Amino acid sequence: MPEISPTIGIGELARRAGCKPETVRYYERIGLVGDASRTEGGQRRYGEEAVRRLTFIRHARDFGFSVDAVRELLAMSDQPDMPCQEVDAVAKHHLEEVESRLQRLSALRDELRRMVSQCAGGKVESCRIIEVLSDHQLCISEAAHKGAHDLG
Amino acid sequence: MPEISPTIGIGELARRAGCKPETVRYYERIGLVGDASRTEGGQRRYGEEAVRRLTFIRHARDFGFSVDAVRELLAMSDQPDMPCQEVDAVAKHHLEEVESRLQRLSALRDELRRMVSQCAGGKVESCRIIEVLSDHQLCISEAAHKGAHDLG
DNA sequence: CTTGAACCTGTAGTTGCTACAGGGATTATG
DNA sequence: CATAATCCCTGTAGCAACTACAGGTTCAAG
Repeated sequence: MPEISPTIGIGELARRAGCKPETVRYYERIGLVGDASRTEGGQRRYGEEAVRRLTFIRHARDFGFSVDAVRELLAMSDQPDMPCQEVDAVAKHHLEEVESRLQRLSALRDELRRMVSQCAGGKVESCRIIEVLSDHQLCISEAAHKGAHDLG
Repeated sequence: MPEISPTIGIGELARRAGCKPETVRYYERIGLVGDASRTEGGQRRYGEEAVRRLTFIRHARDFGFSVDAVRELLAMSDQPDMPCQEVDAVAKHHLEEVESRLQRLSALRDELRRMVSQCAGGKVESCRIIEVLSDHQLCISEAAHKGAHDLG
């Protein structure tokens, strides 16, 4: 598979992968993508392979993988003969994190909903939102709404 | 209500509000909390009001409000006679953000689950995780798993 | 050959803290 | 009163993961 000579500039690469030129240069600086070939004038030129790699990176980032995790995934995908247990492990670990974030976030949503529904347009003085946020006993994701008003 | 003279140090204040002294000094620097009174030796001393304010800030932050949003909330709570429409608006806006984050996150979770379940221990070559992340068509939260391999 | 868009490097800013280094203040104990 | 153990001070630099300039160069089209 003869890689045709790199012809697209950093702007188009970025556009096709869904990010900005600055981001590409940043990824180059931190070594997520290799150094691009350059024109005589010193401008970067890329081929399709770069588009694929950058797209991979952007998707992984959109999926919430950290740059370090992406680095691992890239290293693994560069070795196609490796069994994919490690890939799986990275994804599983990430899945766990996502699930715990989801739990906390939905607890937060419930609390915010209750706040909003209880703020019926009175004065700030008696605003439940302010009150809840001021509450000393409040502890997010547990006991957030049980026995809130039996103190003081 | 006579505010008794400020007696606690920054460490205890931080502990009681659930953060670190550095964070308190940071909040002072960015103007979220006012300048504390000082001992002759120059150490900060706080009273109960500071504990309440800092607790409020910490809770709001834990709830995911940005520092700017907290600033708004504080400004509003400092004016108890104001109708709480604006407080409500800030909370509602935040609720919307949380709900959209939740949606994206749960789409992500579904995708990760599918990834993980489809990676049955083959080689990286044929790993669905890598494949999905490389997929040009992939668009998070829609069409994430249809028609993946038709690009040269 | 000229224009204008795209590109270059390097540095600094963003958010919300956290972690030092290298001192001084306060407090508890002997 | 001396001393040790904490606490606290300022100032700076670091973290993630970019983003946004400034001030200059190159490229592609007309």
